[in-house]
Amino acid sequence: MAERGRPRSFDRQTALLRAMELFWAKGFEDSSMTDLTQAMGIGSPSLYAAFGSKEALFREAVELYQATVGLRIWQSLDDETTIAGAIERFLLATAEAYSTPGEPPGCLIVLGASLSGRGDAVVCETLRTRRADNVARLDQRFARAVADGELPSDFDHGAAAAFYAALQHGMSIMARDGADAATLQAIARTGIRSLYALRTADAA
Amino acid sequence: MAERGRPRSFDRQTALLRAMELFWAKGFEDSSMTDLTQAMGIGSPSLYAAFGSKEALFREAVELYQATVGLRIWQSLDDETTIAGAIERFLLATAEAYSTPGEPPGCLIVLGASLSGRGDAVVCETLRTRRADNVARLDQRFARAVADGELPSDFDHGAAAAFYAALQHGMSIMARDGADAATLQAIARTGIRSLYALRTADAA
DNA sequence: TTCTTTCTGTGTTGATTGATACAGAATTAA
DNA sequence: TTAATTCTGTATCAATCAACACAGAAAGAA
Repeated sequence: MAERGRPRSFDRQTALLRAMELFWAKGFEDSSMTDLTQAMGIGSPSLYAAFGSKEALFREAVELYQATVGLRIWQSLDDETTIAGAIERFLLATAEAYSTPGEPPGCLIVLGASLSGRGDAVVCETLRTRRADNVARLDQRFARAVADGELPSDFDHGAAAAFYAALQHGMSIMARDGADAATLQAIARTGIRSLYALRTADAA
Repeated sequence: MAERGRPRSFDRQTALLRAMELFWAKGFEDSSMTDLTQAMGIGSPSLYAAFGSKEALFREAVELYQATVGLRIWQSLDDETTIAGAIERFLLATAEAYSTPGEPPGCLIVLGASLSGRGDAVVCETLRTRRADNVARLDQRFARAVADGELPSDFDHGAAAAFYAALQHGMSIMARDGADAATLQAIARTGIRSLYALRTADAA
């Protein structure tokens, strides 16, 4: 504990929350230092002293997002005992999280930085790694369902994971383009019904 | 025809093609005027004289993309007589276009500008409108299949259109994140098999 | 040739970006 | 009090951005 010196005049966690909301709404590149300091209610020297840099602040914001919004989406995946229940809750939680009133539409992990990878390399790689982790999490869940005997042994869990990851990523774009909650739910329910075709049919 | 005055020293269509490739690879915001003039082989006054502005150049590049790459993806949708054939060719053409060697991975319409909508408003709206057009095109194709008796009269063509649009958008992100051609094809084939569940099952 | 028109290359403009220098303010330790 | 430490506010830094001014070059028209 640093008790010496002038105490900080703002709450670090609250400022981080405001930064997360701004990054979520506008993305890393489009959130200027002016935007950030205004949203956080502090001067830029205070921001640098408390968080290090704009990039480090973004990484902390992403961690906060994962620990809060991300948890709402992903925790049910492993909790549900059946693969059908897991995918159902995963997709419906996604639809709900991407259209929550008062929150920016879509996902910070997908929309939070330029997908061209040319902006800040560290920022782009941070999000890309998170997305890859999510694909891996889906893959493990499908593999578990195969091991549990819920799905045939020749089930292509890698393809299913990529499929549902792509669907979720696309839902972010649809949400950001203005799709309402009902549309996102319709996409989710369509994705749920797809699973019934996947676990019975052979590869085309 | 303007025959008077000093003739242009570069081919306008070739320069536009180079600009399209750059925008496709790096997006609007991350393609600086320096990048553009180097890729196009001209000075910035020549660029402004020939295309008006960076934004106008981008809009022309998007039109060129739609007329070439977009055509490869979308023309089969209406040409195929069955809805199964149409969706199959649509998704497989998407997978192929998004992983063509020598071309940037993913789609210019999805990845070409900040999805936060805060960069250049006109540019973001241009792409958003194109994406909305694509959703409408899918919707019309599914509605046609209902009218043809291929799908039940209570089939939710709007949900199906949103579902496949989201899937295609997500494929762009997967491609940009490094997914190879085989993975994109696996996603496409999974999407094709989904259709078999959708045209028989009732809403959940 | 001479005039008019249009394009090209160099150089620059004002605005905005992320990041800091500096001095003063606020706290604890001695 | 006095010294040491840490934060805050102003003011500014160099770099980069898109866009353009200007003069010279290259063509047709007369």
